[in-house]
Amino acid sequence: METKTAVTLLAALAQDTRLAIYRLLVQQGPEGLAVGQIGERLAVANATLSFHLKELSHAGLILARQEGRFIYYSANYEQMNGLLGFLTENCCRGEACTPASSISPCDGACQ
Amino acid sequence: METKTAVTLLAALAQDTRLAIYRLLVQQGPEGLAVGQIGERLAVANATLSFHLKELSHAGLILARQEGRFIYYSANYEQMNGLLGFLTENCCRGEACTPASSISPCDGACQ
DNA sequence: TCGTTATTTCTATAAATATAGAAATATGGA
DNA sequence: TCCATATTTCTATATTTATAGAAATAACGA
Repeated sequence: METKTAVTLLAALAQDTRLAIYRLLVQQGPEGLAVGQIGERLAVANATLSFHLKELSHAGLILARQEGRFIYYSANYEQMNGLLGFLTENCCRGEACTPASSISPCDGACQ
Repeated sequence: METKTAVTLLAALAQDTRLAIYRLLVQQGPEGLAVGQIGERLAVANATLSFHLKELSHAGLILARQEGRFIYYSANYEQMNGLLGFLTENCCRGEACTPASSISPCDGACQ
């Protein structure tokens, strides 16, 4: 991953409303939620929500899927995992490090 | 981790210069680097560097340690791992997910 | 087609952030 | 103490970003 991409992803997540949207979608799984549902749950105005969804979507952190009149957004687990890898890349000059045990990111392939 | 904290951490990393500083320190391991060395390596002006180090430091992403006239900064691996955990929390409503294999963040305890 | 609902774009305003020159502060050595 | 070096704070300027009302667009059902 390029630095520029990573900055875009981080900036997309570094905002209250967008982080809330993203986490809601992560928890929702691959099905995602329609724009209206997101707005209701998080109490965000239409225009504001649309603005933030575009940011997240441009960054590739969420994916859009049209179903009739509704647009469903869902988390893009791949993109997040790429970011996590980038942030911890080449840790400690390649010397052996104890892996941090508590973390096991998901790839969104729910069973 | 609170949402507010996560936003602060993400915002701290969501900037070219700061991301470069942070990654440089992650790669440097627990010893870290003095401010002057960081500035040299990344070609950043004094005032600018100081500004960004403060941001990262306030967020708790890096740690400062005085040694004589020098101040060494090093990555705070714990804080990063907390953030990674927060971002993937409660993935897919607790349904079983395939863990993403490629990621194994480090805790900074180099051997 | 027309009306209804879902979502986005337009627009303006308010607020936060990055940058670096110059001055100030701290530390250690002579 | 005085000097040299390391780092931070002060200051001003330029840029980016968040917000939401209102209007526009899109999709469906009657």
